[in-house]
Amino acid sequence: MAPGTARTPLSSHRLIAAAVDLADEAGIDAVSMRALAQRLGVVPMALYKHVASKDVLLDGMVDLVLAEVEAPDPALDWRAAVRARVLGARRAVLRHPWARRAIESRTHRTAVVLAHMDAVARHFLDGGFSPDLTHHVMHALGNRIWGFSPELFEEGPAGDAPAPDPEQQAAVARELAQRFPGILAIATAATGGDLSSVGQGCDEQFEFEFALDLLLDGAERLQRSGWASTAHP
Amino acid sequence: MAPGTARTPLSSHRLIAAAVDLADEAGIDAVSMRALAQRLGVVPMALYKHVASKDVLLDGMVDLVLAEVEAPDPALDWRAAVRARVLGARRAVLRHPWARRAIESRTHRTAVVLAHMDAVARHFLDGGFSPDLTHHVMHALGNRIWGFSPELFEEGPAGDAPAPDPEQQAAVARELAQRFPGILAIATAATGGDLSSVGQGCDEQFEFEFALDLLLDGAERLQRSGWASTAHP
DNA sequence: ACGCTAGGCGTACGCTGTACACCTCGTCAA
DNA sequence: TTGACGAGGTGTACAGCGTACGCCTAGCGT
Repeated sequence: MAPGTARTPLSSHRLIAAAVDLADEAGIDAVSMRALAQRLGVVPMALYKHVASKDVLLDGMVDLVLAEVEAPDPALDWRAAVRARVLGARRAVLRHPWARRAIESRTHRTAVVLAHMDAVARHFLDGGFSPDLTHHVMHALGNRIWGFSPELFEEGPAGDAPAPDPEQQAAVARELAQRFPGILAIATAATGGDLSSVGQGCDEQFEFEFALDLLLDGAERLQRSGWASTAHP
Repeated sequence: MAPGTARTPLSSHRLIAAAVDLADEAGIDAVSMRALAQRLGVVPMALYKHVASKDVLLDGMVDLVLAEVEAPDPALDWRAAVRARVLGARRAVLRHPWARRAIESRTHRTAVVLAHMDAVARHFLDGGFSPDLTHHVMHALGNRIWGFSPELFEEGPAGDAPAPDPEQQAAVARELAQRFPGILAIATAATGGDLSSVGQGCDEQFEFEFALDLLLDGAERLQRSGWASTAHP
């Protein structure tokens, strides 16, 4: 840097924000201490004056994403509130596609993470759920409280040739039909019977809300029936 | 190696089995190509004559774990069959604690992986579920078909000092009560009101079966009511 | 005026996956 | 019997990673 041009000083916050930008642009794998330092016009080791390790950097990135989720209207009943908060988290996570993997990889629970979990738990408690039932229901929701579902059919970068060869594709379909008829059936169901677009994936948003509602339905039913854990202390 | 002592030749299978052993003993992070090669008395690059990359090695490891799950009695009805198969997968995964992370990290679906998914799907289809409903229910189950739940409260290596200081612990509890009352409530519910063992985690097996049954209940209800996706093509 | 310290710099270490060239066997055809 | 060939083990090397450690300098408080 040329002398005389004072550089905006680094800070933990600026650093984390830059990391989020970098991840948004180039994916989470592109976020290395070296790459991040270069983007900030600084030597790699300079970063360590502001974050203790890459792990806490990632913690900070997750916090920043979670800070984007807006709180639901307090007038909503428990079910609408949970739904709103979770779908809000989903919107935030979808804005940062790397966030899913980042959240899953975190081992420490930061205050921001705890705050989100706490908020969800309180929706249930305020709605009349027992702490016990709330606990189990939170477990049942699992990662879904962050707005994403455990990815079952996730595709890779999806950058392959889309339809390399109809002949070959037919062969794949035949093989699939013979060896995995169940998968074929549900895959074609997803595409309305169109065999040619089987690998296309499905409406993730629909699947997410379907599963979320299924779980909330079940929770509601248990709560109404005065569920209490029996086999469990 | 001393001359004259013929070494059992490497093979893709032997290699994968050794990797599984290594992961069982030392964790998945200890499975590096170098460490694996050393364990086999061979130079790292020798492994690449039998596996194309570390990724396909991991695929193979997952396949080997999945090969351990036993098929359920064909006489069972759909619900018992799904339950049995999933809990069978769970037993296999629990025998290899690294398998959870390994499965989540896989991006390719091997034949063995597809076979498991296919088997689960067929339980539903054979039970009278429409392909459509089966599809959504499979999504709702998500990673749970592998026998583990999306980890919400997972603890780290749990090797820290168990109770460093009662005074300090009380401070933590006070802080928790103020900032995250919801979490405190459900955490104490899990331990029967025992504040001192809050960080201890809970009965994972119970939580897993609770969530599984919640989902299967919901699925059953939808199937009985002749559910068909409406808003969805 | 002086020393302290926050913060940026440079070097270096040990680790990772793996590309590439080589070398050495066992097998099989001529 | 010989000669080619391919499977499989070896060695070296590269680029990248996180980060420990020491130095150096500008700004600030006393």
